[in-house]
Amino acid sequence: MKYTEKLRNSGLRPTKQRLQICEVLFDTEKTFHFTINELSLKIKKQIDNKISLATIYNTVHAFEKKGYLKQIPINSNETYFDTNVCDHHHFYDLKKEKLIDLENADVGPIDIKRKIDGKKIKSVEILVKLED
Amino acid sequence: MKYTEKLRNSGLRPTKQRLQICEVLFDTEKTFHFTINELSLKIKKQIDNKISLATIYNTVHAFEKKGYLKQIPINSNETYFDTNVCDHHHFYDLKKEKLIDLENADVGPIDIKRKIDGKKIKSVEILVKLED
DNA sequence: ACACTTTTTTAGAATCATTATAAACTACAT
DNA sequence: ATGTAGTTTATAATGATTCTAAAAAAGTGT
Repeated sequence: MKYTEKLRNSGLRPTKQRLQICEVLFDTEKTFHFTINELSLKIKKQIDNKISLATIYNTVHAFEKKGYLKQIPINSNETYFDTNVCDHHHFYDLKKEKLIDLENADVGPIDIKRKIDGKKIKSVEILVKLED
Repeated sequence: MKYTEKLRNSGLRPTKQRLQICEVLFDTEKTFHFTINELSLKIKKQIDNKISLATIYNTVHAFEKKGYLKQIPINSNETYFDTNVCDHHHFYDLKKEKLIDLENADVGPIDIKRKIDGKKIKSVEILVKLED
């Protein structure tokens, strides 16, 4: 199996459910954004057996911790995740409530001049809100 | 009263509760970040009478709609607000779960090269996550 | 001041995403 | 094959937020 090694190397047992969730998340042409609810529906469509909601939550969080998924900082009652874990930014269409990827080339270099003692920058994320 | 006019001009009746919440939010040396829960505690400390939680929610949302408060896009189970409504960005200390303002001078100019047809940019917000 | 309309406040209930629980199940090392 | 540590699962619990509908307050005209 394609993802068995990847999971084992991360200290995650390659269970049937995790491998199936890997397929739904990573066997795609393009990366995509999702909420747990959306992912849950996608899984129902693509997989015969049922995977419980708790497992989907657990798995998504495990993958996020391992760096296979990223949370997108946005104010919404649902948490958004991204299968694109490269450094990149987002448009957020306020009307449609839709996220759009910004390629790195779409954003000029970002210069954070201030430093905080004893802390280092883990990530820099830009959210560009769009209106009509 | 200091805030009576401001409220009336926004089409909000200057009720006792709203005026008191204005005092807590805006009668301060510095701007600050808060969750509804934190604000609720702050109000309890500073004000004699009780203001119901529903009113705090209503008022904060009304103020946000009028542009007197800003929501901070961040992944948290609680929504964060900012009394600093000038364009600016944030550090987020992952360990302490604390937001820190970045002055505009702390960040070099941001160049968003991509355009989306029929949409205009409403805001550009940067979240810089900090780790140890 | 009074009557009337509209807005606001309020306590409590409802909602809904997420997390916790604890029992059944599975992967994997020995 | 057996043991054990890690997983899955259905369900319950949690907790932030929103809804509801009745009471209170604000605004308006008289």
